[in-house]
Amino acid sequence: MNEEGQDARDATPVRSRGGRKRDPTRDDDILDATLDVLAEVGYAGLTTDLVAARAQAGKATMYRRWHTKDDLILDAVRKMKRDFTLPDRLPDTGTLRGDLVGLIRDENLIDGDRTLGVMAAMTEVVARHPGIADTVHDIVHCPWAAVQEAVMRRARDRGEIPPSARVETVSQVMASMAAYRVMIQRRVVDRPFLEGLIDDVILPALHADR
Amino acid sequence: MNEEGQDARDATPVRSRGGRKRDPTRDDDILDATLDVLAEVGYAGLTTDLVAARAQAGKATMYRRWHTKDDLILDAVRKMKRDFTLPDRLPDTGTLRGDLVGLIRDENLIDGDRTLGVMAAMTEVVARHPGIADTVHDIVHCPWAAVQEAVMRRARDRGEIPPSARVETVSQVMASMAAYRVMIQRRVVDRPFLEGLIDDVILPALHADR
DNA sequence: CGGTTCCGAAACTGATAAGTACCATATCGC
DNA sequence: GCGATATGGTACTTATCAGTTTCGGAACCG
Repeated sequence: MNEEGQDARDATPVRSRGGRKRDPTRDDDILDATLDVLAEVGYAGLTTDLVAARAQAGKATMYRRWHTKDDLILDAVRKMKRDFTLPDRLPDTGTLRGDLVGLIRDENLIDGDRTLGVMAAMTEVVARHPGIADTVHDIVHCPWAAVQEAVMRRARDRGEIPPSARVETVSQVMASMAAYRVMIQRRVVDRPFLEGLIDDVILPALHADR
Repeated sequence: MNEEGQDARDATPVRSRGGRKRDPTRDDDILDATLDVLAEVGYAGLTTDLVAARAQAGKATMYRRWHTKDDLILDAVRKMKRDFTLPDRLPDTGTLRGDLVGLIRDENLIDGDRTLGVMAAMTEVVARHPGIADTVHDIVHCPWAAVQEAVMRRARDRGEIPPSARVETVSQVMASMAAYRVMIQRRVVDRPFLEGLIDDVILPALHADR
């Protein structure tokens, strides 16, 4: 697991004396521009000049905050991750299906051009930097599998599904297939797809009595 | 679907007259070297000099056959695809589990450093060239899902699984989760993993009576 | 004010790598 | 043999781009 909220952005360094203050709003502008460019031309196509132009920022302004291009991109990915929030509290509808459907929130669907593009670019990042793969896996995949496993385990405890259900394995299905769908198939991850997964694969697999 | 056997390799051009013949064995040597380099340093790290050195070939020899670096790489990927063969005939063991397990062949496991590396590099290629994603999907994913769907459908016809089983959806599970596992999680796709998938997800999902 | 640090913009530097040109040599058809 | 085209090797050209520097100006602090 990865520490929450860490980023590669330089904290304002040792201020010997006064001087113009760093404009904190430029940080977000630059990160947003980075995500835009990432979605449009991908990781390989992204250049610092492109980002600077998009953000109407000087490159010095960027390099004052992030020492390398990769620092910038990783921070941008972390920023985007904050939009993919998990529910602060697990849904508790009384039925497993209700809980699983309740986990799907509009913010987490991947059906816009930009989100789709950024996710595709993330595939490149992951492929290029194996170390990053772990981070992305930790911040995107693991939490999802974890909450699903939680609601499944609860359903097993209250007897809704048999004790033989392989919760540990089945809880990986949705995150895996959603990732595959967006990264390789490049198709949207919308409500019908996810609910179809729940009804046609996950619930039948868990309900099977062996 | 993609036409079988097409490649970007230049056919020997208009032979006005005699001259030394092109050595066809260099084609495979160079493609093999390309896959080696791809597995070791990935798509972004691959340079034509690296490939030439590995193949003990001159760059002119390479560029005489492939006009661009991407042509070469795409051809190498196509060559590798030929190793991932499907069984020429569907297994028919009498049980669904037997058939599914019978589809797993040693050549299709992804548990070597080289295969793992090439698959990771393919992720980069796919991310960079969306058009290629379709090709990879067509030649790798679709055939697998298709043969699985075939054996599942047969099991449904003979009453081994209920008619309500969502064969179309479940047949995608194995290919998706295997691809996700190797590309994102970078873990081996070996027999225990695939059989676990069959026993813990696929068969329970298909056997569930609804 | 004045020193300091910021800002956007643009020019510059240095490294990397695709693709080409050329070499000496080898092998083909005639 | 002879011309044509192949081979591995190397040097070259050219473009791109990360990262640095410079510049005119703006904002902060005392």
